[in-house]
Amino acid sequence: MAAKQITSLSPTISAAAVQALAPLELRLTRHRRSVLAVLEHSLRPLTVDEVVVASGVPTSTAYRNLAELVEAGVVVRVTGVGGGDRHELAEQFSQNHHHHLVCTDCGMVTDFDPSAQLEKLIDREIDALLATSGFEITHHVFDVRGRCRECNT
Amino acid sequence: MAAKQITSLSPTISAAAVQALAPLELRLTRHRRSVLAVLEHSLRPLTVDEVVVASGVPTSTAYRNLAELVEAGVVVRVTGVGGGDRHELAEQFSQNHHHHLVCTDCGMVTDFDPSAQLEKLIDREIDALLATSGFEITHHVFDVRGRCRECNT
DNA sequence: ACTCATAATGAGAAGCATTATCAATATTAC
DNA sequence: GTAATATTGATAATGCTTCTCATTATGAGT
Repeated sequence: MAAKQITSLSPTISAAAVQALAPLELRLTRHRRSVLAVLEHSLRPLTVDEVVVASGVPTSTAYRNLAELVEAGVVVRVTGVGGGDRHELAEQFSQNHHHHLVCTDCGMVTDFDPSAQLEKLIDREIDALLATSGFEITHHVFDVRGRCRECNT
Repeated sequence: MAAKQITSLSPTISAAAVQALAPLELRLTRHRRSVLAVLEHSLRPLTVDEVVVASGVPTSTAYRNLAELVEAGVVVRVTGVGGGDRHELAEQFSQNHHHHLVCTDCGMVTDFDPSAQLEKLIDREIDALLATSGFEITHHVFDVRGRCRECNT
């Protein structure tokens, strides 16, 4: 009997995940595969509950797996607006740098692509911060917030 | 006996807060004053607990007042990294547009000023989004994340 | 294939930040 | 001063997240 898996995990991401999990002595199990598959095919960051529903993975396992995948750097947590944190594939795995459009009313998060010009300037700004702040900077977050079409009626 | 108030709320912010609270039929009470005073004098967004400790306002009242002040647009919630949301005066009241440097390890958030050039480009990017997304955009968030000096040892 | 060591699972318990409740108190308008 | 309304604050309730631990699955070595 074939596994009832609607979405499948791409071989590229699968291989990369195995590499990232190995140092932590974590395996790419069936559940972790399902979680990643769901995230791979989503156009926006998902809450834990959305992942649970879409993947069929039990809640406690989903929480644990998501935390481990974040630890391994395969997944990143996106802090939204209420209703719990959201998760998406890390950019190095999804191969697409983007930013978030957040509805402050319903909490919905959608992705959008930044302009190359903006990205270049952001990089320069970050270089300046590196020099002055003493921070070891890992990444940046550029979110645009407002009310989505539905909440705007 | 004088009130044991270490910090005081500036008349400007006080008047503006009264204006913002009025439409909601909320008054600028002693507690709400203390909360705002604490936020006014902070160099970074504060967690509810930090506000409670610094202001002496009871926890339940602090939660309620903070929510009301956010509703009134006097305070904004800054979603950080664990340890609960943080709060700071809305920019129109603090008169100083800034962004956040977030430590992903300890959750500490500090403010930094953006370059004028970056801001100009961000505004242009937002104009483009307005046209295509159907969102009513209210503001943007540009956070830089990494590990602070202390956590980096 | 068998066995052992270790990782993973999952249902429920526990933890903790936040929100709701509601009787008591303070404030404002008249 | 009195009535109407807003505010307070201790506590209960909620809900997301993490922890626990007995059970199950996996992989290595023989």
